[in-house]
Amino acid sequence: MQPMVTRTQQPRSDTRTRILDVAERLVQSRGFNGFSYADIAAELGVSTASLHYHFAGKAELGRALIVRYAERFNSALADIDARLPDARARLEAYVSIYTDLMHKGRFCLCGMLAAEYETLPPPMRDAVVEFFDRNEAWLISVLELGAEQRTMHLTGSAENVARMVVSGLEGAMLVTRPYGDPARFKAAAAQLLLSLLGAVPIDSEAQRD
Amino acid sequence: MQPMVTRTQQPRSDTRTRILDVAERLVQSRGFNGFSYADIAAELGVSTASLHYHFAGKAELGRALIVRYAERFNSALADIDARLPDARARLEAYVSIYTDLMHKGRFCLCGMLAAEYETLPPPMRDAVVEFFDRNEAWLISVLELGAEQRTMHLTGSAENVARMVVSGLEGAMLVTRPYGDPARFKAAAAQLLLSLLGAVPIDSEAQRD
DNA sequence: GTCTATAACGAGATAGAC
DNA sequence: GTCTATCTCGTTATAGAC
Repeated sequence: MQPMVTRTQQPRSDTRTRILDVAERLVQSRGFNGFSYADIAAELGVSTASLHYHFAGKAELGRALIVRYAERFNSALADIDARLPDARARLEAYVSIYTDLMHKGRFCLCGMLAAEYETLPPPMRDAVVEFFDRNEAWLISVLELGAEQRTMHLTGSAENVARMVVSGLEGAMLVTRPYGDPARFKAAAAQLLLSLLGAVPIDSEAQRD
Repeated sequence: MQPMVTRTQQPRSDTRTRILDVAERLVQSRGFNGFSYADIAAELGVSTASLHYHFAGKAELGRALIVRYAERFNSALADIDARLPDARARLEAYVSIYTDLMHKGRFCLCGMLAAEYETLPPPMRDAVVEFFDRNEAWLISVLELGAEQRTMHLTGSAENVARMVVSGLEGAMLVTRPYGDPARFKAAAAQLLLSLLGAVPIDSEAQRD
């Protein structure tokens, strides 16, 4: 109910946003069933009742988490498309999204939720599937572009390779967790791209730097 | 403290075994943080106090689950080695272990626990790492054999390819869950082997049947 | 070995004051 | 918006009878 402002949206780093930030990190590291409202409240120095004001229940909070995460992810993909014309560069940028997560000791939010899928409140389930569908669709477009540009040598249909990219990255993150070593993930990601796409062509070395 | 018996071990399907069976299925489908002693007790028609007689606490039960699972897994691997001399056949048999799980609507026990790793009681953690180490070691031996037999064309070091096999399969299981479609997993597994190992050589078609 | 009873705690959630 | 207080329920665990 504030007077009209020219600002587009989002009232900056308000409580709601800080709740989402903490909750996101907790889901990524401990899973949706591995944290409680009390954990968030303690970290923010507020009461759990206050959390219920912003999010009616844990299910609503969970759904909001996925929606925001997917929005950011999609923005990142759009940004990649805008910045990088080369399909291989796009794919490498995609992989680095995951690499960055690993370095923060986190896990893909939706990868974690996929593991817990059976126990998720219904409102959260659809949002998880949507996330993976979107990832797959984007990857297919990149792979098809790469095949067209002749910088990628797909070892199967774009759809199958796309799914394998997602599976390989999510799986590498999963298996890397117990070892706590991001280098392990990076090696796995490199092996994945090498296997699925073939070696980079000699004449495409013409890159910046 | 029973009198000596000539039976090797294991007193058949006793209560302890039935507890493990139910708990295993629950962890695979709902995660270690997604079920309680009450769930097991209800399904077996016993009290939770009875469960505590067999397993002091949830942590001990969890550890016993992994140990038994790993034993079975290792037995299956030894069985594969004994039955199949061909490296590629061994790898296909390995993949079918995972495929069978998917068809039962389950997940790799240790894959699930890897996701929940941060919240696992310490006694369980080492056992999870051990499981993955063993998988990797077995796969390396198979891949090296395949390279020797010239039926596999590795796209990287045996170690990297082995890790990618584990990651790819675990990840494919993970991403398949929300879709509830085992066919999706099978396609992913086929794509993975094709990419990592290259097409099967013409002259190795000489197989039984 | 299994039970009933209960303790002790933590979870999600709500009412109502401020 | 945030608080305190409280409720209800589920979870792990234990004591002690049978």
